[in-house]
This record gives sequence, C-alpha cells and structure tokens, in this order.
Amino acid sequence: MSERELPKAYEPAAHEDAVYAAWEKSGFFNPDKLPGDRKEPFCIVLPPPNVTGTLHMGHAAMLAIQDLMIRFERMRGKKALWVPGTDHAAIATQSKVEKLLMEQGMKDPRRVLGREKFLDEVKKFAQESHDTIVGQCRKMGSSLDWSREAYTLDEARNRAVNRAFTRMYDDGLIYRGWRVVNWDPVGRTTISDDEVEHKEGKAAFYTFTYAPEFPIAISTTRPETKVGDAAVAVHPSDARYRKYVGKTYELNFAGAKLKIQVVSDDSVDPGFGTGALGVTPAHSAVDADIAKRHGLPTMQVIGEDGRMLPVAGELVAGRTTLEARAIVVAWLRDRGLLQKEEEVAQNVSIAQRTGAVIEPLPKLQWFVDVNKPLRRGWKKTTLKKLMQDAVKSGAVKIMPERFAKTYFHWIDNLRDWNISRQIWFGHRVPVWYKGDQLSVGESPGEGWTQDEDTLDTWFSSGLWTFSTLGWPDDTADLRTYHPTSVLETGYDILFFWVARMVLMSTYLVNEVPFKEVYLHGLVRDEQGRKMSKSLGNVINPLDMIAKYGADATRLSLVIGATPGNDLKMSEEKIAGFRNFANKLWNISRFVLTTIGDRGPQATEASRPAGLRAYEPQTLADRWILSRYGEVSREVTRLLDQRGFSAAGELLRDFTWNEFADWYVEAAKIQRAEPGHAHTTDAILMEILRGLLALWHPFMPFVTETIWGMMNADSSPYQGEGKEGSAMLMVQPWPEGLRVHDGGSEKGFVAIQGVIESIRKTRSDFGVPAGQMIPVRLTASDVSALEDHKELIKRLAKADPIEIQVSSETGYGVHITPASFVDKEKERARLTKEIEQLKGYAASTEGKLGNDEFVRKAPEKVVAEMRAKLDEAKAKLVALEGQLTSLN
RNA sequence: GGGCGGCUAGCUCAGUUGGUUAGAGCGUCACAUUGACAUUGUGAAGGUCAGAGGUUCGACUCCUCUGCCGCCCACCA
Repeated sequence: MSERELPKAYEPAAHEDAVYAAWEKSGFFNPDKLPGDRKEPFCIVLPPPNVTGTLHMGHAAMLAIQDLMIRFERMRGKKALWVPGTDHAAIATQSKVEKLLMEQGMKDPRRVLGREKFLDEVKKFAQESHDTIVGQCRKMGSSLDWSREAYTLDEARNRAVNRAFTRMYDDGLIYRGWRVVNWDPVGRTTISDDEVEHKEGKAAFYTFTYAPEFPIAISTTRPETKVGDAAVAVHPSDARYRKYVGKTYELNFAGAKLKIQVVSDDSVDPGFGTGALGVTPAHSAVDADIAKRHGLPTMQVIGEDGRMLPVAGELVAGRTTLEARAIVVAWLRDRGLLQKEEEVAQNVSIAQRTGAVIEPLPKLQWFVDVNKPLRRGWKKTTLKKLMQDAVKSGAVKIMPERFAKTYFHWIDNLRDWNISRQIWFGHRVPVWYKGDQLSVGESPGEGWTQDEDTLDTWFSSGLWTFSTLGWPDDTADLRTYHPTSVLETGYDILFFWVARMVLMSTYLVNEVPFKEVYLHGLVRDEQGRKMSKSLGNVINPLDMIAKYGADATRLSLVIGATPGNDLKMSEEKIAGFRNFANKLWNISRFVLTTIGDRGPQATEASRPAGLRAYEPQTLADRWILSRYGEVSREVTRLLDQRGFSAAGELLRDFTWNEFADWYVEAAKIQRAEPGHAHTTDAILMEILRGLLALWHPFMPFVTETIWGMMNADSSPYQGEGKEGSAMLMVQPWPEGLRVHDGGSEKGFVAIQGVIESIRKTRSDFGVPAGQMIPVRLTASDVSALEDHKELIKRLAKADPIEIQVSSETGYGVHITPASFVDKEKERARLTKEIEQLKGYAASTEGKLGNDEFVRKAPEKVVAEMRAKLDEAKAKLVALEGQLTSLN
C-alpha cells in the first residue's frame, strides 16, 4: 500500500457515515443474522429517550457504554441484541408542545384544538423528535437492531399496556378511588409522588384561633385552606386539650360556616406549634388520613384551577389561593385572632415537568396497590415484597452496590401509585363505562364510553424489557432474551423506571427484567455544573462528533467515568482522545505503509484473534508478545466486570507507551536485519490487529476504518459486492496470546532501563555522558545487552556503547565516552539520589528488623522488600562510587 | 428530620479483599525532533491521601468523631 493513500491524520468525518452504512447493510446488528453458531444471548434494551427533543451528552454516554458492552459481547460470540426505542413521555411531551403552541400565540391549545387535533400536533412533534434521535444514535455508532425498534406508544406496546392493566385490575391490584392527590394546576393533571420535587423556601407561619369562642389555637402556613377544616386534632396524652376532646363547635371563619370537632389522634406531635392541628381533609394527605379515622366530612374548597370554590364563602370565592390567604390573614388580624406570625423554612412541592406549585386535591383516580397481599406460588407476597426480593436475592445486581440501599429505602416509603393522568397524550385507561357498569380491557361494544384519562408514562415504560420482546405473546425473542442481561441507565431514574420495571416484570412475567443494573452518573460541565440552556454550558454531542469524531467523543464519556459518579466533561478532554485516535491511526499507517509491500504473507501469517503461536526471535519480540497477552487478558477481565474506564486506560497505556513507543521503535531497527524482518513484521501486524479488535468496542469507527484498509481487497465498504463478515465488528475477540516460557522477555525490560538511563543522562547534561549506569542485571541480561547493542545505540542515540559489568557490585553498564559538562550539577543529582535511597534503605531495614512484621506479613511481601533493599544497597554503592570518582 | 456519596498533584480523577518509595490524563516548565504521528518524543517540578483519635507489625484503604461540599428521600401541620 502506498503512503499516498493514507492521509497523515485520521479524518473521522471522511469515514464515519460510510462505515455505519456498511454495518447496517451487513445486518449484523440483528443477532439472527450474525455469523457462526451462537448460543448464549446477551441483551440490552435501550432506555428509550423521550421524544421531547434532541439527545444530550447524557444520552451519548449511555449509548457509548451500551454499545461498548454489546460490541464486546458480540465479538465474544454471543447473540448480542440491543433493542432501540423511544418514549412518548406523556406529560413531558404534551407540555412541551403546549408551550410551543402558546409561544406561537395560541392561548389555550387544548381548548382551541380539541383532543384529536391537539394530539395530531403532539404526534407530529414526537415524530420529528424521534427522527432526530434515531439519526443521532447512528452518528454515535450505536449498533442497535433497528429491525426491532419500538415505541412506548405504538400498537404493540398498547396491547401490552392493556393486558397489564387488565391483569392487575382482575387481581385487585389496580383500583379506582377518591384520594387526596398531587394536582398540577398548570399541567391540569394529577401526578405521582415521585414526580413531585421539593424546593426549599420560606413561608409565613400563622398561629391563630378560628373564632373568639374557639378555645384552641392552631398553626398553619396555609390559612386559606382552613375554610375547609372539619376538626382540630390533638395528641391523646396532651393534658392541655383533653377537656375539649369530643366537643363540636359551630363557628364562622372568614365567611365560611365551619363545624369543628376536637378529636384526639396519635399522629399529632404535641411539641409542634400549639400542639393542635387544624384538619383540612380535602387539601392535605395527612389530614385526609386523620379524617378517615374519625369519620370526618371532606369539603373541597380549592378548585382545579387553583382558585377558591364558592363553598369557601363569599369572602374568598373565586380568588387564587395566594389572594385568599391575604384576605384570611387580614380577617384574622382585624378580629385580633392572629396570635403569631413567624417566618419558617418550608419545602414547597413543585411539579417536576411544569414547575407548578402542587395543590393537594381530592380526586377519583386509578391506583396500583403496592401493599395488597397476593399469592405467588406457595407464599403470600405483595408488589413491594416482589420488588425487594428481586434485589435481596441477588437476582438483580445493582452497580454500584450502594444504590441498593437507596432502592430499598424508596420501597419502604412507597405508597399506592397514582397511574391516571388527565392529559391526552398517552395510553388511554382501558376502562369502559355504560351507566353504572364498568368493563376493563377491550371495548365491550356499542354504547360504552372509554375513561377520559391516560396512564402515567412510567406504566408503559415499566413493561419495556418484555413489551419490546413481544409480550403478551409468547415469542421466541421473549424466551431467548428475557430476562435481559444488563440495564444501563442514569441513577436519577432508579425509582421512576428501574424499580417500576422490577415491579411489572416480576408480577406480570414472573421474571426479573434484567440481571444487572449499571448506573451511570450525570454528565456535567468542567466546573461540575449541570448542563443547561440557561447557563449556556451545554456541549452538544453532535458538535463534538463533527469536530473530533464519534470515537473521541465516546472515549471521553467512557474513560474516567465510574458507575454512579458524575462525569465532568470538557472539550479539551475530547480533543485529548482525538489525539489518541490519531495515534492509533498513525501506528497503523506505519505498519501498513512499511510492511504493506510484503502484506500478503504478513496478513496470512496472522489472524485477528486466537493468535497462533509465534517464534519470537528477539527480546523485544518476546517482551511485546508477553505484554500483549497480559494486557488482552486483563482488558477482557475488566470488561467482563464492567470496568470500562480501567480497561480503556490499560489499553491506551499499552498501545501508546509500550507498543508504539517501544516495540514499534525497536521494530524499525529489527526489521532492517534480514533474519528478523519477517517475524517482526508478522508481530507488528498481529498485535495491531489484536489492538484494533480490543479497541473496537470503544472506538468502532476508526478501528473498522483501519481494518478495512488492512484488508483492502475485501474491504466491506470500499469495494463492490464484498462480504460483510470480513468486518472487524464480527471478528472474534482476542483472548490473549500464550507465550513460551515467560521470564526471558524480562531482558528487554533491562534494555529499556539502560536506554532510559542514557536518555535521562542526556537530558540532564545535554551530551552523551560517560558514567556507570546502575541497572539490576542478571547474567543473561548482560548477554542480552551485548546482543542488543545496536538497538540500544539507536534508541538511546548513544554511540559508541560499551557494556561492562562492575567488579564491585556485579551490576551496571558503562557508556563511553565520559565527559560531563557540569560536575556540580551531577554532584547535586547524585547526592540527592543517594539521600533518597538511604532514607528508603533505612526505613526498609527498620521494617525488616521488626520480628513481628517478618512473622506476620505475607512471605511474598517480605521477600520482595528484601530483594528491593538489596538492589537499593547495590545501587547506593554504585552511586557513591560515582560520586567519589567525580571528585 | 432520615439516608447516601465526595474530600488523593494546579485541574479532572484511579487506587480491586490493609502490604515495597501513592498513580494516570490534562496543565506547567526544560530539552529534543528532516520519514508513522507537532494531534509528536524525552524528562522535571508538584501530594504530611480534609482533620483528630482508634485497631494493626503495617492504614489512602477498616472503626469512631469532627469539618466542609454535593445528592437523594421525607404527609411536622
């Protein structure tokens, strides 16, 4: 191959699209079409991105990590399936479209358009968003099986949702009931507890009595709700109020007629406020519980629009809650009923999607009962227990482990899950009404009307692992790939999604949804801030791909990232990995252009994986093959344990610091020697191929591109009608090379030591220096050095070279000629080194002199320390000799 | 209020059951560099591992406490 064909620098943009197109054309993203006889399945379902817009760096990280696993397992010979899909994201999408339409001047889109037309708008937006997302996944190089693409709101998933709902309803796990729920006045829907965020704020805390004749003072931050009070609750043991318990007071409060009963209830904290709690059954979940226990009536005084209802009394009716609050407080103040007004820190409940302040309201909603006893096999259990058992039993392994605790804690506090929403975009609740009759599932026929509500988006996402594989049908995919192997997602949706998938899967298909959960962190900017449009610190993955390539972008998201920890991202970091991709390119360029002429036999002599035995001829050969074997085994082990970052770092260090910096350099010299040329070339080719394979899951594009050039004749995307099976993506994973006796390659380490010492001397003094360079050598090392004089000369640029064994120590090499420019400098350096060495020797001798240490420490540690100490002492003697000879 | 995590070089972070003189990348500085690569090479400087106790022959690692920083959960009205 001529050099002209290969540009000096790797240009990602010139190759990536063609490579992806070739992968897709091959069909290998689909495990059914993979070559070879594959038995073991490996499956990941892509956490479906919301169709609310475009992908950000967090998505890119997710794609990079999952593609890494999928490609690794595919090369290892598994039936690797990665299922793509998108999420309709109900509220998020609907409110986004609503906002867009309002920005375009439409006042109340839902009212103006009506259900059908409004949904058309949402669907149009969702479709565009979907197309963008799919395009971005391709740009990232994701080897997703597009033939199995799913959407949480498509026909097949709707069947799954309806089936799930029906079964849970039939089993009594889904019920309809009046409850005080979280009402989002902006989104005009209820939301689940998990969709409520708490923001710290300050609030005025008022202490007052309802009326002059009422004997007990209460405290609240929301006086306007008190027009709906039914009772005052006190603790049973509270002596202050005992005499009032059981009495009922009829009174006028801020224009409302109230009938207040004094009740005693354990849930009241006598130490808080006045120790008496005004019970507002309609607008507080806690109060609703108390009211239920005492049979108190519920009166809703706030409407869905966040305004006071007529029953609240004419004083406040029609007003917003804030206006009403001011009116009530003024009313109290005028009458001298207000005893205290103080400022307290208080958490405000905010709707996650719309940012609206939550208004607790009583509503008729659908719920999943998580505490209802159910029978599963022989034993009684509950949905909560199913969720706990899945993780406790080890059937689902959470990484990092600490999140298991968070998971259990969430379940402990879990209450019934409100699954109905009053929005339009989503799966319609599959319940039909006709008069008093109710039917669940398919439409029973004429005259029935369907429930207006839609389901929480997480209800459909909860089915994702099996609904994508064909459930409720008993499909081959479901049997083969479920439970899925790994769920890789962000820790921020552990509750929303991960827990719900466990719930749905263990209940509906009696299997865990996945065996392993790998939680990645959030991608932040270089200062650790969340990326947000308002901060202007958003790094768009597509921009980075355009500028530095998909491979560099992927590496920057994988290396340096540990599970569960946030990752700081910066453009410099991506640029650094672009440099590495280029390094790999240039290593290949060297190998291909210099030995390309002898290409055929070199290629034939080696295979990409399952490396055959070699007859290494030099120390460098033995050393690099041995290191390559170690590294490839270690990388495999690390990837197996999901240590992506460590695996990547190890590979990078080996590729750059060992293969490129040492072996390639040595190879330049070796291959000039007739006897060594062929082996050297073969080894270069062999290891390069192995490295491309090992790197492929990390950097699929550049590795596939180089691979195609190495096999230009059969290049899958450069020629017509070529076989896809020649592609790197389906080559077997290099399992590591087994190398000869082991140990003899250490001679090369000695040579490296000598060369480094010479370089250092040159660096310190600017000229080749003559000095005894202390290197620990065995007799065979010395002969190795004799044999490799040429290599040392060339690599160290030291000439001439003469190797001597020091008579005093038995260690060392002598490089001539001797002439130092700066004796002072040398003296200082030697002195410093000697001092360090002495310090070390003293502390080590101290330890070795400690009987207890020697007795208790592992033998290996002691032996290593002894050896190291001996070496240090010898070096010390050598250095001291140098110092005296200097004077 | 409950829980979790972090604190290691100027910056970003590794450090796998406790075991030699604690590592990498980036940045800084010095030097080098006409053939794979300036998207380069060689080297240097830089850390009492947040602090204090404890366990141990030995602690970045285990235990206790303290201090900052961050996150999650929570129906104290």
